[in-house]
Amino acid sequence: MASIKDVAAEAGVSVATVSRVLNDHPSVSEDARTRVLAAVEALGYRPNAVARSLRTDQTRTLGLVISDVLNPYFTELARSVEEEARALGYSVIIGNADERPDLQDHHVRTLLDRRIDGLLVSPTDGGSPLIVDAARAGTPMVFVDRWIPGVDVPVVRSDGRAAVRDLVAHLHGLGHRRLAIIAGPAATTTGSERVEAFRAAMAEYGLPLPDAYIGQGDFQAESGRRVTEGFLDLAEPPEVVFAADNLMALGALDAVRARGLRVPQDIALAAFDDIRWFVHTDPPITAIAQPTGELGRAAVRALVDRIEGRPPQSVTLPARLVVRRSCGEPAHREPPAPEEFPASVEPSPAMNRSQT
Amino acid sequence: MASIKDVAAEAGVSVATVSRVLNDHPSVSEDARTRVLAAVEALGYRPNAVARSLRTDQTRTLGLVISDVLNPYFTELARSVEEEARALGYSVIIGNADERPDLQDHHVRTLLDRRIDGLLVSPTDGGSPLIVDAARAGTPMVFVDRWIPGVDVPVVRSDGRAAVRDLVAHLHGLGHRRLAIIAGPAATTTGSERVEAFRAAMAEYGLPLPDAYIGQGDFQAESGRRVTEGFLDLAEPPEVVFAADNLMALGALDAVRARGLRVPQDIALAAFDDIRWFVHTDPPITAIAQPTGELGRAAVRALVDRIEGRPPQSVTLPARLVVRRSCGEPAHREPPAPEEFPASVEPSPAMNRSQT
DNA sequence: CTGAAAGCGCTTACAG
DNA sequence: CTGAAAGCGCTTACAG
Repeated sequence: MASIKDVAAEAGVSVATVSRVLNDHPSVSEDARTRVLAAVEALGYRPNAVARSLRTDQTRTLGLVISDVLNPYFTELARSVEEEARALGYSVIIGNADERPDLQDHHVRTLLDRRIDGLLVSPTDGGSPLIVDAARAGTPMVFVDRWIPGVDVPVVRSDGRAAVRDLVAHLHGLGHRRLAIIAGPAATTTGSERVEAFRAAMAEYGLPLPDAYIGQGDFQAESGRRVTEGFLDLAEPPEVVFAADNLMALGALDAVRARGLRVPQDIALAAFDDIRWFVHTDPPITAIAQPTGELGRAAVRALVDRIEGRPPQSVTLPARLVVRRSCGEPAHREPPAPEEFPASVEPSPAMNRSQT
Repeated sequence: MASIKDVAAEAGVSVATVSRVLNDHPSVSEDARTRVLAAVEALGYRPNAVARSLRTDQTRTLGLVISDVLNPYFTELARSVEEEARALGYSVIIGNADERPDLQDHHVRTLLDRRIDGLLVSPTDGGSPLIVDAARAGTPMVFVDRWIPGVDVPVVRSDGRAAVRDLVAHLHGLGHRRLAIIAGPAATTTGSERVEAFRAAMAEYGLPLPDAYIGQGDFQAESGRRVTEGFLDLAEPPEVVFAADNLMALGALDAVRARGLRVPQDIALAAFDDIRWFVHTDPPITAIAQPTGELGRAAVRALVDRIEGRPPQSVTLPARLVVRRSCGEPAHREPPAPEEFPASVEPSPAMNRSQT
């Protein structure tokens, strides 16, 4: 592959001049510029980004470590992150932790070794020392969706409390009293926050939340299935199962179906995180939708601000309830989806108490 | 951040010795090794991968350019690629083309600039000159899923012909005669192959395939919706719509639902590519499943073979039909999913003519 | 076994 | 405006 030396030779100038032309340095004669550009063209020259990075100490690359690429929520997040990063002149390298702290650390380490300019992370657990150390050591970092408390790192996330309260109100209004939740790992912020929001809302409506109705999942489908089976085996099974993410809702659906039961007649179902397929499942699933695309973009902006020396900002965006039929609501026509939300459904106005 | 010089100073040896210890070079005294390792530990030293790459001319990184990350098929492919690459000591950088040739080229260029060791690509179109040139110039490359004809690059893909024939047999057996297809872009191999396989199977069963029953989609949901609306507007609408990928099937479902029609009573639906949610849609959707994970792994193995100087091999794996209820088949119990396939359904034995 | 030195492909003060 | 030179952080023949 042609190097800058080859271009210099071809153009009859020094490598310094070639470099200047390539970097749009003002002090280059028109003549030199033309010859360099011609040489670049002739040789099909492309600057070696590795060499440039070594010299400039910047890679124009962001690392994104997410907990599970197969989760459509994170896939969409990753996509919006890449989009915004590209718009700002950065590439992104994605590391998929698969909800495993060891894999997460592997990716963080690899990314750090590659000297990425900044790191976007949605931690699988509550306190990877590697991540905490990197942040303390000055690696530009921003948490998205999930975060680690006690570290001075901006957080870009969505607040689901109002939406969870709306959900409980909706369920209560439909006459449901025994509500259960499939929680995410307590070590993750989203895992514990969603249970807490649910517990608070239940209390508000004077509904009990016995321990037996709090199942411990890990955000993966299989755990949703297992926990749901446990619920169904109870002497007094819940009337509603609320899954703290869409994959556990999938598992719950599997479990309900395996027993030959029906949603919502036999048991109602709701999920945190909305996905396009929820409109076409049997029945369409009531869910809490996050402004995923906006979260990804805001996270990139915060990180790039930090990298480029501007003060980064934490951002919290509201999630909102999207009512469908899986809890017993009658079917209704749905308007087309606004771009931001994956599902093509609006909540009834009264339900949507979300605000910034 | 500590550099190799700092480690050398701390350990009281030369940087050459530090490098040898780090690279497990045999000729290092036990004493030197211990001191270097202690220094590495003390300083929290991590080798700079950028510098190492510049020097060794290898990045231990693979590029993967896929047509659409939001398509669960590609998400799963990406995941298996990363997994196998990691097992072989490589990282992977994913570029999402979003079915846009210009974006695809952007990512290919960026990846090449970063001097990745090899490129895995599923081309959005039939002949990006950039990709063809890179292959000719000697960049180790392997095509996955889709490929560009006329270039000497190994192809790892799945052959859906037998499965498509099984599908047509299934539909014919259910009494359907007017079958339509939502095709992918003719410029992609999967786009044209699936139509051709469908056309051939239809001919085998003596069924006509009028032009009006071949809708042109682009593998995205919106095109599935649009084409399906066209079908429904026909004086004689088809009895079955076969979508050439899962996203267009989603769009088709949207269109059918918007008209207040039902699947399969009013119109039957089948899809190429199987996803987990197809088990829970209303109704469960008959689909053709690819061995996605195995494709990703085989592609990585082929690419790494090529990179490391071994002869790479093209691989073709069979897809298989998974019968559900969206075409009129009666419901039936389904066994749990084998790991390789996302959907938890086996085809009836008679249907599955796939072989290697 | 060990170190001095060259060199990977760039960028950027510095001097002219 | 231009070029010679230093240097980013490594690896690796070469000599000892």
